[in-house]
Amino acid sequence: MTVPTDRPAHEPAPAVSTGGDDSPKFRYTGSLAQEIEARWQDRWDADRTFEAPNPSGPLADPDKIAGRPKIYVLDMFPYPSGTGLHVGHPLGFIGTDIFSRYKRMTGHNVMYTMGFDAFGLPAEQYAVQTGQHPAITTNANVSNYRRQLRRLGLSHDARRSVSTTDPSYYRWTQWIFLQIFNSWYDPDAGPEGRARPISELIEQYESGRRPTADGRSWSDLSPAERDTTIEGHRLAYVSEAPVNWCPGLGTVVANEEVTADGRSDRGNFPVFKRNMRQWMMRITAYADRLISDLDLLDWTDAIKSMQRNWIGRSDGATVHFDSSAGPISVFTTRPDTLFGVTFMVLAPEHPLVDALTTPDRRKVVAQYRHQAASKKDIDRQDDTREKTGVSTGAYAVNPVNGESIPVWVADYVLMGYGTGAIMAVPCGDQRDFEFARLHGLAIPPIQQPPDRDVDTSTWASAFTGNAPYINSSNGSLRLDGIASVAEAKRLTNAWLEENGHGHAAVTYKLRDWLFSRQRYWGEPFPIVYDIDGNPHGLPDDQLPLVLPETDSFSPRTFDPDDEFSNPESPLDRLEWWTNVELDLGDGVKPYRRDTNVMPQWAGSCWYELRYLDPTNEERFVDPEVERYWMGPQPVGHDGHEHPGGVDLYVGGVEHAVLHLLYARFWHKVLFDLGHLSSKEPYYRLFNQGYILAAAYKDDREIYVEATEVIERDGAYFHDGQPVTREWGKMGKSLKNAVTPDDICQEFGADTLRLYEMAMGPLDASRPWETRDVVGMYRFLQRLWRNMVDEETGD
RNA sequence: GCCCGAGUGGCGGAAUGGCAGACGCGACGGACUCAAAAUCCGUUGUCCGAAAGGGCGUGUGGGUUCGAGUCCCACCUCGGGCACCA
Repeated sequence: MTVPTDRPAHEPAPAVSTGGDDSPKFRYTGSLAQEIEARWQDRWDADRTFEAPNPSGPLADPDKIAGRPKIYVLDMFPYPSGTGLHVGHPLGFIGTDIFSRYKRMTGHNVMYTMGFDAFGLPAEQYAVQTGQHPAITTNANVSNYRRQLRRLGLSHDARRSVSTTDPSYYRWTQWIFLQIFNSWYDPDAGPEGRARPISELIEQYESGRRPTADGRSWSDLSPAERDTTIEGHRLAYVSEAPVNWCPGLGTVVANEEVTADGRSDRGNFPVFKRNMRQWMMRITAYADRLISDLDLLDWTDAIKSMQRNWIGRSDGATVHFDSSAGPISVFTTRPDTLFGVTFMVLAPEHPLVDALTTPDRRKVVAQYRHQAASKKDIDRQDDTREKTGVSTGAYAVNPVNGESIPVWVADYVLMGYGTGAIMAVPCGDQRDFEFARLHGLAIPPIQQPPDRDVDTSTWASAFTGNAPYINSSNGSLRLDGIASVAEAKRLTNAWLEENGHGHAAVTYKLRDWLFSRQRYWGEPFPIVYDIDGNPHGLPDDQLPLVLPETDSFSPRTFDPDDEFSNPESPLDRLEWWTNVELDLGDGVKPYRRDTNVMPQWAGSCWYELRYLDPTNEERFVDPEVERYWMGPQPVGHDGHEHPGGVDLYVGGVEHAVLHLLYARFWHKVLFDLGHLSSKEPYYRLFNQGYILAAAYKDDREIYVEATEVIERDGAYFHDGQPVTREWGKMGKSLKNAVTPDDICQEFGADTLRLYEMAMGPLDASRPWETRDVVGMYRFLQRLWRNMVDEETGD
């Protein structure tokens, strides 16, 4: 609340009312409210009311810290889009502002500010549309956002505001990238492993404490071999791998940015899997810690389960089946069902298919593979479809019983998960069950379910529960009679290991993070390539590597369906910038710069740290300052370990597996390397709801401007034509945005703030009704009237 | 199919296990006004009743309790996430 209860004594009461010619002169009107609000905002600035002192460094004020508990309140920072804020954006901001003010009034030192996530596709697309350089439009948009946010009376410490596009900010984004580039994951360091400097890996190889792949000594390897070995360990690395190529955007995008139906999260263009040489981040090294440390966080179960789902850990075993083309490896979560295996299935793209297929089956298999290849992923993933497949004519040997089993090819097995091959247990897996029924394959039972006949021809589905095993023993592995799946798995895994047929194994759905983009408006990679093509990080004193000036910032985009087009980075066109001569410590040599830029997410992976120490030119954040604001606490909210981090983080649920996963990953790397005291960036997460608004479509299914729609007798009309109403997230695309400027103009910011808070609980989505806003305005008028005479102003 | 979350007036919603529907919108009636807007006052869950008053009411069916919107069990509906993941 920004209604002053004790007006500054030296200032006269306002004397303006625009509520109408004959309305009382001192009524609380929109214009009076704005005047009061502006005056207080100026005073807060002058008095530096909301500046939060640090324990040390340029923003230090130790006297003000003494004896006060600290709290760090953070909003997810916005993209400064060209259309400005609408009333949906500040919902969370108003909530955090009220909370911050409350904490300040109860004696806390409150860290609370706001920055701008200004790199990335939206800013660039807006610039392309308007033909202006993104730096110009971004700066204009940021100023506009600042103006709009200030008008809302948010109690930010303005000194701490940052924009990710500022070279003094992205200098450190580049520095952190180089930290990651110059690190490797040592799984043997500590109980769960940790990142360590790459120099320590080299030292291990040089000293012989770590053996090379083929056992030769490090000094016997050629320089190229050593490079390859080291590159294979870096946490940021270039690799040729299947990536998501989006011709419509002209760039590759991360898995997390591809929707379930195989289109780009942004722009909704088709995305194609292609092998390309791109920058990756080894987030998979952190998969287990990203799962287990969720237990330390005060987040909702919904978000935690979305992250767990995305990481997708499965515990099971790798099993090798002998075949004419050599061993076929499969991953299974149910090694205990090996005795029920009656066939194997390979993905159509599996590399062994050619070698396995018998001459008489070649034509059929080739046909099937061709068919599968022409299908979009989306079609292949429709699980209501019949399970097609063809036999290769080849056989493999089941290691537990020596049985010869047919090898099939079917597109319900995906190359991108596990090994791209499965062992099929039709009695214990519904997909295998359906496939066996359809293709007349045997379904022998290996468990005796309590409520079923042992004859599987009477079964309607596979059985997946706990039940005593039958037909499941050989000379050295005896599962018969055991009733526990967990126990049977354990015995089987041990048997596989002892007999060299496999071993316990874990797989993840999570893939390494595709980190490069072929766009202009992003952080340039602080990387140069030597004449042999080896990447080198730039030394600290050459940072920031400033994004080069050019008029030619438009990305090269393609026909969205042109799968075979190739990405072209805008930076590639700038010969003057890409070809350089540098001294990286071994004399001046020619190099070529990396021409990719980092993804939108890079800047938001660490901004909460820069708020703490925004002017530090020596480090991205001072360790003492970080420990003060974000350090771990002895005990967390439920008596468990408290990993440190932001005390309250408020934002939308849409970042559940994007920003929140990436930021946790970067934070953990920086923690491992000793730069941070906190294990996690965000201790408590609160997801605010969305503000929904009515959107209207005409008979061509095109949205019409919602403000121009009129209601008559329960029906809706635009320009005299009937339109249909639906509810959706407020925004430009549904043409239903309401700007806070208009509401502030008519009623004042306090009315808007009260209305947004009175609409319902902060975590619920709620429909915006401009018509209802007047209720809170009347409330404030009533409040005002109780203290100020409307006629006299006393 | 699996995992979350939610069901209360015409609408948004409020209620540490203790008077259900606060507050707001809308609607209806009134004041002010030549009139309208703005503002103010009153009524407004539903049924019976002229009124006083009474019956019924928090998705459905059970249960715990002196007492349930709230706790437990089963179900229904809606919203969100994941999904041929081996």
